[in-house]
Amino acid sequence: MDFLKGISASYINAVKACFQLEIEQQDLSINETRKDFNGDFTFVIFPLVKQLKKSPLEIGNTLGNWLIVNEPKIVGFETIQGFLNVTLSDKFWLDTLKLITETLAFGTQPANNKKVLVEFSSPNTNKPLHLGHIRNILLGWSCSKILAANGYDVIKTQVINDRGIAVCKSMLAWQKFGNGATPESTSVKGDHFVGDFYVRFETEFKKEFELFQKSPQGIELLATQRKAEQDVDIFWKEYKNKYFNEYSLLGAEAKEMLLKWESGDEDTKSLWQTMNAWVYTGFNATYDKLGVNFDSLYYESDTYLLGKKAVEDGLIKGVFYRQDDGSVWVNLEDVGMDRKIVLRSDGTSVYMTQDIGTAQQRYEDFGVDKMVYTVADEQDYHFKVLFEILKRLGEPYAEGLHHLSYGMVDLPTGKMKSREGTVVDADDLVEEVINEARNMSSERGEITALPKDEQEDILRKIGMAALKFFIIKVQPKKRMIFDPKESVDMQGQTGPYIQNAYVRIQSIKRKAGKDILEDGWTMYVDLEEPEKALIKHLLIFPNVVKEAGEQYDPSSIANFAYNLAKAFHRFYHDVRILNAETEEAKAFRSKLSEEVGKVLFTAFDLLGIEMPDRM
RNA sequence: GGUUCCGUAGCUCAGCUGGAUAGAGCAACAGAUUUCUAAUCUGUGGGUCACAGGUUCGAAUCCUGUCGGGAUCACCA
Repeated sequence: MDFLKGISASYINAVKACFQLEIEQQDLSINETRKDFNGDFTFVIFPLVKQLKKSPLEIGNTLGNWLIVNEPKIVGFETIQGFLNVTLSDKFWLDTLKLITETLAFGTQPANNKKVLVEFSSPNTNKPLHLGHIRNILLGWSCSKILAANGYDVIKTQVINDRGIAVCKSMLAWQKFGNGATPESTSVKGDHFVGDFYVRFETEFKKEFELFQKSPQGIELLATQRKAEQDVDIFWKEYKNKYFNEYSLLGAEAKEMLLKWESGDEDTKSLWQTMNAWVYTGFNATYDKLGVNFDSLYYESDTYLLGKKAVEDGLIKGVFYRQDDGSVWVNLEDVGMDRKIVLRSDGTSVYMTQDIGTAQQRYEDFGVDKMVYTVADEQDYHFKVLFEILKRLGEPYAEGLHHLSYGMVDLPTGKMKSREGTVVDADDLVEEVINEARNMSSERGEITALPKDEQEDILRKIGMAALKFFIIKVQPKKRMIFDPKESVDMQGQTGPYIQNAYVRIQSIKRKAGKDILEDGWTMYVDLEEPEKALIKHLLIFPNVVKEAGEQYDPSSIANFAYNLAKAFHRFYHDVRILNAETEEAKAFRSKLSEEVGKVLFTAFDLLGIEMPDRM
């Protein structure tokens, strides 16, 4: 199904026939011919120059002449410097388009009988989702889709961090200041409701801490503990954690609540369940708006004790070692990492232990070949260590582990900081982009005749496309700057621009009716440049999907979709489709448009973006 | 400090398994519609691809170093 391979094969044959030289597929380079030269594809012949000791021009012309005579699909060539530009026949383009139309689910691969588990989102239950989560969720979701398109059986999952001191903080704040309020009684979305109590805790704690700083005890502490030259504010900032653990009343209460939770205290558990249920209702509403879902869920409250058995096994295998104080470690210095603790001296586990156990649990649950973790790049080192440990433990899936690492999202004003209230809330953002779509749409009036709910559905699709495309078009590993103003742009390199290409195609399909000859297009001759350009784009789609899967990189699909849409808009502008010069041209262009529409739809689906039929 | 990622136009980003004169979008300016959706198209201006070496016929792309920015280096998660 690799169309480019056919062309490459011709070249390989030519080299063999003309120069008795065997070259491999991988060491020949074929590119699309740059637009300022004649031709469709370009072979670079410099690599042959050295071996053959002939001039590039001579080699190019020899190969070109051979190709014209022996390869019917090649009808012209031109050698410029070390480049052989070949022109392909109309028949080649028509055949290519025919093959594309006949290929079921063009661009995707058949099932490969391999299972991959993709983890993404994985929020904490003490705060609502924000912009950072959105990048994570879009990447994870898109990656799942892309892997599925590459033949994998994909299981989408997340581990919900539903326990720990942070969760206890919001519980405690609700207990102390909530007066029995609920999301229902206040009409506040559940996750925001709970998040507000987390913030309330932090506010109260801050007050308490400030009072402490002014108390005799605090003054003495500052006098005795502060290092010379140290800024007073910085001293307290650094002391905050210690204060929380050793002096704070609120801190003590929160910690006590955590202990109660861990010992299974019924009242605590019941409050915890109630509040988490509120959060999940809120999260699910956000997931719905983002158009994502999960096949399985892991809760940290179930997994946080996992991994201890793995540590036992690892000790026996010699992967880990026990220190005199009883703590267990792994030494990874031989591969350039350091020593990491996997079990504390009191026998409790750390994050790493939990992750080892969870990985094993997932393998037991699903028997996967691969696992993808969508987690921000601040945890690069953690995953390097985790994967190395799992490898040493001899886990069967160890070679299939991948950390889908992505850079943080910054605002034009700098980093998002919850303390400074600059965190962009996911729900607010979604609402904002849809409102912007509404504004843009009202200026145009294209959809005003539709029923209200249909209009809303379209506006939702347009707004979400703007937001999602803006985020997903950036390579995951790159840190990105999120400018809210730009994210709602709907012109140029944006989601709505691509949707617009699709919508134009749907409009043509509606108007075309049935008077188009079904196979008339195969008789079309003398293809126009924009038509060839479209077929060229279509034909690389399967490679783009494959590559995106191998690289875990949705941004390449986003760029492809943009380029295809751009080529279509150009085509649409340059040639008449339904009013074409001939019936053959009309049939051909309709067919071509339809295929472009299908590919745009598929590409956007792989990105988790919906297409409207009108806009 | 060690490790690691990033640095391309005023701004946001492509291009990175080495190939021709480094591309888009935004912003600015000038145009295009009696005709399939103008959320479109065409054009103009805008570059020391952070810097310096190296490898190569050829480097934004690979290697080394320097500078700048981020992350990370807990018996935290």
